[in-house]
Amino acid sequence: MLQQEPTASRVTIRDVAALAGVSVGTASKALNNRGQLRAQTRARVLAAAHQLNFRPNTLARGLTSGRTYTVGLVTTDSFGRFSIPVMLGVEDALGAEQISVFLCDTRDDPIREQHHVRTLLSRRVDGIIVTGRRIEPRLPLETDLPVAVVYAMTQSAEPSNFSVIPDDEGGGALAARHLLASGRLRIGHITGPDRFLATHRRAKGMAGVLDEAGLRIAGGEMLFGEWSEAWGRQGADILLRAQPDVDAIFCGSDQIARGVTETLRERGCRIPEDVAIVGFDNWQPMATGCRPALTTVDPNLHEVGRVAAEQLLAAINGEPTQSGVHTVPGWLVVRASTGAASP
Amino acid sequence: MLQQEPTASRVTIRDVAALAGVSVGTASKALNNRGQLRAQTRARVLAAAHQLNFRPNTLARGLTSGRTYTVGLVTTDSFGRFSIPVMLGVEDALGAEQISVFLCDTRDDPIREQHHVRTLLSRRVDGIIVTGRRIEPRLPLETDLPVAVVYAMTQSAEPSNFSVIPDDEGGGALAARHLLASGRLRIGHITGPDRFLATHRRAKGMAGVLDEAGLRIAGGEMLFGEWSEAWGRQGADILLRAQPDVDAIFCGSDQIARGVTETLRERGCRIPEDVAIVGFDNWQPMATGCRPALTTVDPNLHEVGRVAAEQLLAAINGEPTQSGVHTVPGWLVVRASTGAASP
DNA sequence: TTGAAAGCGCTAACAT
DNA sequence: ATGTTAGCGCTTTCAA
Repeated sequence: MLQQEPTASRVTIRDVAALAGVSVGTASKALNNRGQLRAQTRARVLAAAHQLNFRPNTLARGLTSGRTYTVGLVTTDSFGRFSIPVMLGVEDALGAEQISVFLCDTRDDPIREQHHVRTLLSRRVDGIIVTGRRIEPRLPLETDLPVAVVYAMTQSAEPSNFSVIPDDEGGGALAARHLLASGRLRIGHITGPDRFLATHRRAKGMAGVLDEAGLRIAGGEMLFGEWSEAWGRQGADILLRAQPDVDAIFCGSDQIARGVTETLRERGCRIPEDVAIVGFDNWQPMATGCRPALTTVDPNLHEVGRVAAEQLLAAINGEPTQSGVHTVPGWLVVRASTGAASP
Repeated sequence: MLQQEPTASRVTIRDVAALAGVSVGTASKALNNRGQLRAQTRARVLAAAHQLNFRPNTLARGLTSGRTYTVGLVTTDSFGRFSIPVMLGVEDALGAEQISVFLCDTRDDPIREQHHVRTLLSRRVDGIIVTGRRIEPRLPLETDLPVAVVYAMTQSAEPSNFSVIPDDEGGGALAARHLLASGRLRIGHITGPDRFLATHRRAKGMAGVLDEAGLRIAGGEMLFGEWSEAWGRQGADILLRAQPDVDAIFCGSDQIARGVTETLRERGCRIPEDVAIVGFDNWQPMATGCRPALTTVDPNLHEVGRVAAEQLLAAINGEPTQSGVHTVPGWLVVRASTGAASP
């Protein structure tokens, strides 16, 4: 057993001051590098603090300063696949500022959300980040909240709020351009449900590129379905029937792409020789488990979280606050399903 | 716009007391349901608080009470696939007690971990939960910490600490018994790396059941490899070569099972008619995307988190504190890959 | 039944 | 350069 001060955390600045033989005020200045102190005094205080294993009580500090250096992260996604990269981005941006994050999972329940927000206010967080798993506009938190609020991977229906979402349209365009660049001319689209905003934006991005190139969608229409492998398999059947000579398929998600791939392989299509496939999400286990490994659009969710957090920090620091919806561009991860060397 | 007190959160108990025409002390008693007050006075205070949209400052409260009703959640898993269900379980248990959770992601870096622990101590958390993605014993947090600490989905190398991990051995046994019960006699095992504790425990659970039944492992030996689909495919090839008449395969993870399934299908094996498959993890998208849907062991990580949090609460409340490693039993999710009706 | 006062740990303005 | 004091928002004796 190491010799340590057992009640380490109950040590107060008074103990430190006493040990150093100075007043509490002096100790405070020494510890915070403020005021005019003799270097020797400062050193004595620091030594005492170290010896006692002193940890300043952040609560007490927050009481006076009015700032707590905490923010609340309210997620409707139960820390799912989409909110996690966002959270990591948030943590990156906030960690550098010594800000701690309160986790609040609403499980999509407005009552729980309300409750969490109240709790966060009681804890005097400096700001709140709201995250979700869809980009559909959502009701904002109560208005007139006495703290800064930003939305990430979801958007507030209130335009004066600041929201950050991935650039789905741009992602769709990236995918389409990549397929064109690799010489494909009969490109189909198998994607998620009609009712999702993301679905339409991705489709729109793709359609814009095809239009510019003077091409029409393979199979005659975009195929809307579900975010599942099963739909991917089924969609591929439909598309192959409508246009057997299709030479590329842009899929609305990696899961769909996975299903599409399976059906193609079973039908004897070679990927990417006969048909190239692009997915969306860059969901690692899905994309790399695929045979061949899947080229896919990475929506850069980490950056979505980072940008949101940066904006929150700006607001907290009283800088002029932006509003509206900010989109973060994604990038294309090229793998074997479009002909690159398999990584 | 709703008429609301704009500076809602800056309202202090003094404002409430003033509006109600009582002293601060009286207001405090009324708000906390303590002391002897006339019902009417109490009501007046509550009304004032409501009117002003008063939110008690938890920091100030914590200063006096010594408790903050916060705990730190230190994860080495970057909120990954394994720590998330654990976190949800933790949240369930703590949320009921009005405890808020600080999220700390260490990214497997001891320096970051150290830093986070210091910060948590400064914030005077009531306790700390350490989570991970492997059950391998790990170095405990510094000893002599002035707060309660429990480990979940990871275990402390220090036996006097309290750790909660899933029952991998029991899970392996569940899988094997299920296969035996459905009449399989030539059962193989394709699993993860040799160096993982979980790998060996799962294998041991299976081996125990086979022994009892007087059976030997199909293919002559358990096949250790990686936690990937690619290994699953490869492992299936190896196993089929060693024992072509294998009639069941227990896989160390759902990803492996997925790869195994693909190879079997390509080789013309029918699942489950010719070969039954059981996975491990119950990773929904993997298990249900599989064809046929995968029977798998659910390690009940949610419960792992819940139990850890309950124990932490007990320790915080000064109840006698347990030590040692606690295992949480999993359960079998039966799907089509072992012959049940596909869900 | 209510009010006044002290104190939680720390910071900051003022005094020495 | 250092000490003293007041106060952050709240709870909790102790008096009245």
